[in-house]
Amino acid sequence: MLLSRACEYAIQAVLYLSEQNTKTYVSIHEIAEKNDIPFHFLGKILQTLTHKNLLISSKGPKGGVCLVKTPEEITLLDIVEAIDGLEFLHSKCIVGLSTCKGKKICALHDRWGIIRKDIYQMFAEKNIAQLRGAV
Amino acid sequence: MLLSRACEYAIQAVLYLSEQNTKTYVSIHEIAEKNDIPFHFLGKILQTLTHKNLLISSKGPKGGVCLVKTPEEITLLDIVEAIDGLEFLHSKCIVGLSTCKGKKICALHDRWGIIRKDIYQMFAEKNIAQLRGAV
DNA sequence: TATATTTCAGACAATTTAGTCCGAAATACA
DNA sequence: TGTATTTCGGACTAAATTGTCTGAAATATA
Repeated sequence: MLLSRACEYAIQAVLYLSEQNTKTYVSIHEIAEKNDIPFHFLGKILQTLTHKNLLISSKGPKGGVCLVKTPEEITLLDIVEAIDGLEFLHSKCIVGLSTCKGKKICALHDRWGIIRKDIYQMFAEKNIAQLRGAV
Repeated sequence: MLLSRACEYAIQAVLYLSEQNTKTYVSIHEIAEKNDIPFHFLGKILQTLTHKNLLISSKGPKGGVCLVKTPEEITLLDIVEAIDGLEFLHSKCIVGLSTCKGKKICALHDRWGIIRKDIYQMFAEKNIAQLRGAV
């Protein structure tokens, strides 16, 4: 798959957060349960998102996580970058040919480059509000 | 990455085979060495390709593998299908949303569908001769 | 202050992918 | 026929990803 499982979960979690009252923290337990994501695994993933300053977290009763920015301001690329990184969108040869560089690029290179750019733009242009369907 | 390591190796091996004299078997050892692929791992991969009737193999001295079809007749899709399968090109939701189906598809779905089709066609339309640069 | 709740942090287990090893079977050829 | 060479097949190890467990730290509230 294009995105790791962890990255899919991260996007689902942020999407869920964007659908809740933004004034209060939402517990990781609730997010995990409502989205059918393993609780402890999600804990780790959201920890990463807080470290990357996409979320704020609070411990204790009434604690949980909430979004730092509005759903409109968070692109899918932000989340993909935070969890998977963007290496898979770099210009490596898609079939791993060591000879594929400079003037000797392979027959797929340019075409794959266009598709790769399409994927990048898809993630960069879509924000969480759009994914939610609230435009 | 889009393709598994094994799939990349398979494509590189078939490409190398297409560049050799097609009348004789080429040893897996030679293919591995010239393409910097782990020998035993490549053995397993090419075994799969012979099972899927993309290669013929022969044991013993002067043994090895050779292509069943001409380079023009072998598409990259043939190899990808044999090694990785085509599941990753199916129409699952790219962010794993369980709600993404029927009339409630997510905001990425159609766009990703177009890209997925592009990827499919890229593999389906390019054959090994073209990848070799011999057109 | 005491307690229950929640995230944090690190160690651990399970699964998948990647890669290795070895012996058996087949084959070319002396 | 005997031997060296090569693929075949299965068991094994290594590394990455996915998922689990436990206990510490922080915090709301009684």
